[in-house]
Amino acid sequence: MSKIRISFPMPTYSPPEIEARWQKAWEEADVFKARRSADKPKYYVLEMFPYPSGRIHMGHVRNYTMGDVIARYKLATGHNVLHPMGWDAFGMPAENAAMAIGGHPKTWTYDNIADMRGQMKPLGLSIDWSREFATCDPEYYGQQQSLFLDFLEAGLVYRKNAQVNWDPVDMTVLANEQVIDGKGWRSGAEVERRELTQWFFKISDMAGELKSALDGLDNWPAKVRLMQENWIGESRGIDIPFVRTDDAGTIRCYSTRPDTMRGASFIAVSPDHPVAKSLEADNPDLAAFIDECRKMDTTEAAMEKAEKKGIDTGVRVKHPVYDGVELPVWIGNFVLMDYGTGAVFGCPAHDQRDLDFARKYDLPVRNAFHMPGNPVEVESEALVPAKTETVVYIDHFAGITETTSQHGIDATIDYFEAHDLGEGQTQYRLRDWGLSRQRYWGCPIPVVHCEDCGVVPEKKENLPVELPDDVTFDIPGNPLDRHPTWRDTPCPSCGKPAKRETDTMDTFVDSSWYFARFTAPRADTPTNLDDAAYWMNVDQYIGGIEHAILHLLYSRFFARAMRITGHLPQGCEEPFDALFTQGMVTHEIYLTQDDKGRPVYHLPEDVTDGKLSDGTEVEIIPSAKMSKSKKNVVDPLGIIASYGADTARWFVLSDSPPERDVEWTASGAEAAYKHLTRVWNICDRIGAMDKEASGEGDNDLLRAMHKTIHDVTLGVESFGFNAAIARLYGFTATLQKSKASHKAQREAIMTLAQLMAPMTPHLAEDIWAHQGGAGLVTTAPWPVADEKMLVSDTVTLPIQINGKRRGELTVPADLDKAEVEKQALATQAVQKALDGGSPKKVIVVPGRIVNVVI
RNA sequence: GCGGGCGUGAUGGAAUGGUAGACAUACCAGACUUAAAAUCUGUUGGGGCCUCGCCCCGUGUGGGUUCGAGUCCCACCGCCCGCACCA
Repeated sequence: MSKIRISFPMPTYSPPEIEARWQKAWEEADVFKARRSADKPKYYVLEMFPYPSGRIHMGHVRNYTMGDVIARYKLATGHNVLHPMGWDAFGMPAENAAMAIGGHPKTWTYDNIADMRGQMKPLGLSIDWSREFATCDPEYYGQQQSLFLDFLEAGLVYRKNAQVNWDPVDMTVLANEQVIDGKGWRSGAEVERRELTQWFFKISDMAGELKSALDGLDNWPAKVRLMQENWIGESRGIDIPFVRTDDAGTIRCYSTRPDTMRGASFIAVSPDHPVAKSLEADNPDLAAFIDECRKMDTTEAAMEKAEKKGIDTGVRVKHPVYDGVELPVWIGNFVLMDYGTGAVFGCPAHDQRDLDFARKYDLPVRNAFHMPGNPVEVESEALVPAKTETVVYIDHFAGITETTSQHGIDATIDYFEAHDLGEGQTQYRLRDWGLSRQRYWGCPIPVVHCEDCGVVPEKKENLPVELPDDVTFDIPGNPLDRHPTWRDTPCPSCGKPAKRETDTMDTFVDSSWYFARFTAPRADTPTNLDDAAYWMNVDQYIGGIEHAILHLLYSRFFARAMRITGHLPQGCEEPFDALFTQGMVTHEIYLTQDDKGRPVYHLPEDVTDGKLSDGTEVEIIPSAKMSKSKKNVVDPLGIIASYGADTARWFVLSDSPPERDVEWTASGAEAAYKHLTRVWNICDRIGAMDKEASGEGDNDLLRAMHKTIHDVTLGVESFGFNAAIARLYGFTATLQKSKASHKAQREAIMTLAQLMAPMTPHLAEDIWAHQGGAGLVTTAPWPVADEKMLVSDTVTLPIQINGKRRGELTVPADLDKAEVEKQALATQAVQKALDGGSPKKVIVVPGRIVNVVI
């Protein structure tokens, strides 16, 4: 007999409808506007703001979703939340686009911002959009110019000569990124180094303070603190003036290992050292070598990797302690002018680089010490023991013999100071921050160059110094240089014709204080002290690990500089109380080759089961960061269109710990969607239950619920979003199978909605409304776990024998140690293993484990 | 080259020094269906044996500390991030 099935029009989970509805509801209730009030604590959560490339990508979705979870959780736990968004809008890509496709960087940038804002809004982020700004808004960069002038007055900015990459064909300055294998990316010409006068922030003056203050940043990842510490690079050493034999003064060398002075066999100076420069004119060989050095990449990585080369200058210096010993002065391509004094002494026996150099150029190798009981001379491998190891110094001038290198260094510094041969010094690796950029699309540096008055700050009432709109990018170089009506201006001091500075600021300047501007984005001063005092510091900052050093260090410097110049109140020197560095979103790469064997990449949406639509098999390359060039990108808009924002949000949080990379997979997204549908269906089922229905297992369900509240709360507070989601999966399964009463199930589904709300806010609102919850789930108070519901009466302990699990034992949770031991020893597994003997030792960790050692 | 990080089933991953593999994917099996999809249920690290119970091996490799190591220490291998003008 055939059954007749009537198909009811089952309501289904419909994200487009739900998400639009609740976004509108939030907007109408204006729930995300940051408000100040005395009755609640404040919470400032910030994600590193995006560069307006024009398209949001999954990395953005992950970053902003994490911040949103925190922001929504803090809102639910009774905080006044500040969660703003802006645009890091200056930079090279806008100029590149103008060169490549025409148009104007300004139009390109603002169009991109409009596009990206439109792409971001469907994510349902709890952002206070009323505070939005872009760093290319004159209202923003004008305030930045004002900060610059105050820094200048406070002596925090100065000018000095520094090198840039110069493309001799395009006649333009290149960024490191634009130098490919030593050649300009457009022209292909050999890049040269060129010296320009540029502006610098005196960040090195604060090196010691920036280093020591790292200790207080307890809520920063230890690895970021360590990276910053190493970057700042504090070292204790000595500045030694080596006297030239030609009576032409001294060459000062900085060394952290003066204890190896016995083994000194040469001096190496930077190609940019004054000694090198002074000899260049009369010595063609030196000039040729220095010229070759100037063609090297300016990046530190390239310098370090390059073959170590040098040339003897012919100059000799006297050894500071050994009378009659002379050392040759070489120019070394590996010596940095920016670090120390731009000159070092080489001790080949105790430094591998110096040893390689000495062997190459046949310079003497002489030990300053050897290891106790092993007095061998260095041959092909330098002897570099840890500074804490004891070594035996060879006829050391300060009279030290068998001691640690660390003590040897200190004793040598004391000896040099006592004999007036040098001065102990604490040096930092950190260099001053060069902020001048020879580009158009950046914040103009607000100074004027006057023939009579020199460098004159622009008057504050003339700010902002706005970028002119009538510029073209048909030829390389900075359009500001060839814009007479903008460039020519009266001197602010004497009024005579003068010229504006045409360099603009590094975009890192823009991002070094935007977090402070968000506290009063429309103020007619850079900040409003009252608002800054209320909202600062950023309680939780979230962004990529790639910013671990520069951006964060520059921001820490800026906060101090703004404090000094009165733009931030005291206590804001460390602007980010807590930092979280999240991982990337990755995807597999699909590759085929064209008929010439060249690689052809394919978009994920064009690949099904490892094949293209025409059946061609693709090679699958393991996951890597999503990038346009590899085509391994998934467009968030496409995902939102097919599954909804909640699915995208849920997935980017679910699969990996937030600090690690997450691989985007179609099946993972599908699973997230299925799960949300399941939750929606459970809600629907409970809604259809008889309100008076009784059931079984109410207490079990509620216990599970309280455990889930506890675990999810902990997960959200500790950035364990993936773990929190695993708990939510578990609780959903429990609820799905539950036969409990309507009352208990309704409580469970409403709590589930609340716990899911930070991650999937639209679905949560819909469930909340469906079950007749009051108001919005977004503003409902966060559920609190009942401690009484969390404790259980018994506990099951694994029993190990010699560290290997051999059984288990269930005992009352409060049973004392001795009794646990007694019961454990009585178990079959232990009895069998003991075989009539007695254990050597029994370890009982209450509530955790029993280990019997036999 | 230097600094930092990571490495666990077929896959993403879980695990305050205390039961390795939670949760999810994939696969396989079952239920429902004429069928498929959807949904639901269950199995799945490898090997072995006196096969419904137990044993051995197992967290990149090799050492070490510990009653006990994925976790701590040392060395090595591989991958990722940063290296100061990419943002």
